[in-house]
Amino acid sequence: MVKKHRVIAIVGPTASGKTKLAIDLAHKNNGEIISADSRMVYKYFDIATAKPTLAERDGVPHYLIDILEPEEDYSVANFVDVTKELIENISERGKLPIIVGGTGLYFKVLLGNYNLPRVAANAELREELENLAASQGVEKVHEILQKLDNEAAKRIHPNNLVRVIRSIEIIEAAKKPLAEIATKGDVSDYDIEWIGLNTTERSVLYERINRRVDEMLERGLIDEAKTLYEKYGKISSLMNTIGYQELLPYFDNEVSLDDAVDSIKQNTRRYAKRQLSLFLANPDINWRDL
RNA sequence: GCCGCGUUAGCUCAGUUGGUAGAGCAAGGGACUGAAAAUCCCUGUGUCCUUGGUUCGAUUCCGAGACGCGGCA
Repeated sequence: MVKKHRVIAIVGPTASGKTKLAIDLAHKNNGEIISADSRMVYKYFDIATAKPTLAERDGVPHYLIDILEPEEDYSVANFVDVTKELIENISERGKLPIIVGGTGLYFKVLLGNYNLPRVAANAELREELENLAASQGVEKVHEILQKLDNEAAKRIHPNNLVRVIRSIEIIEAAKKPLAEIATKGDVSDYDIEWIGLNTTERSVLYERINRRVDEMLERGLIDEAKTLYEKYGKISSLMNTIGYQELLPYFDNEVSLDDAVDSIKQNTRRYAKRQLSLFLANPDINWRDL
């Protein structure tokens, strides 16, 4: 039996101080950092994602930051594949892998010992199914999933079109039901130390979030967003990133800057709430108060 | 000062021919094994401005007052 690699996993809602804690722990434990964040993977998404600067990284190697162009697709399976190799590699060099980030799904799939093959996005299929939903209703699309994989269909609400479509996409590509494509082992491949950051008072976190958005604006969030919008237009990575998605209507003169900033703060608060809902369901996490 | 309109949920407002009220948004809770900063599900929230009167009963009708908005002086 092979000895399991030890890893530290740092999770928590946005603006809880994960980045700083990770760098501290890396210094103390001879560690290297793997980012588990679905937005920091993109080049140029710097201020909005609160990506640590080179100075902030303070000599600690960081992986899975700036690995994609904004138009490129990414998914959990990509993250898991690459991260498994990184953990292997870092451990072999006698260093400690520290995984940090806010994307709960990435932690769950990587450390929960799921095994999923990569299935790329299928733009034509997505468009076709979206059109079907628009013309004949979301139930029609859900029925397609039922015929392909009734078990999977039971778990997904018909209104949850994004997940219904992605499931169909995967099943069609693999020609098998989801349960056969994505398997789960009983025990994790890793010896994991879970650390969670949270506040007992929700309002404390919200104040941190509001303050951080103001700091982003001071650091040039608007210019960053404008440059990206002018260069790429309404691509999905921009439309699906808090901090950019709210500013695009401002650039199009549809909302005032004040309103756009308010919704950045509001969406960030709601995002933190969703993150917490997933992380709090994990009994292995040792929580620390900020 | 006079005339008119308004005051109901955190906000914007609807409503009760008199029987203590409901939408949207906000907020809270939750799901999540494949787009996850995405997506989806569930749930409330009340001195109906105050005070007298009429009434079995007033947030609703009548009087007075307060506050806000507009017009005239």
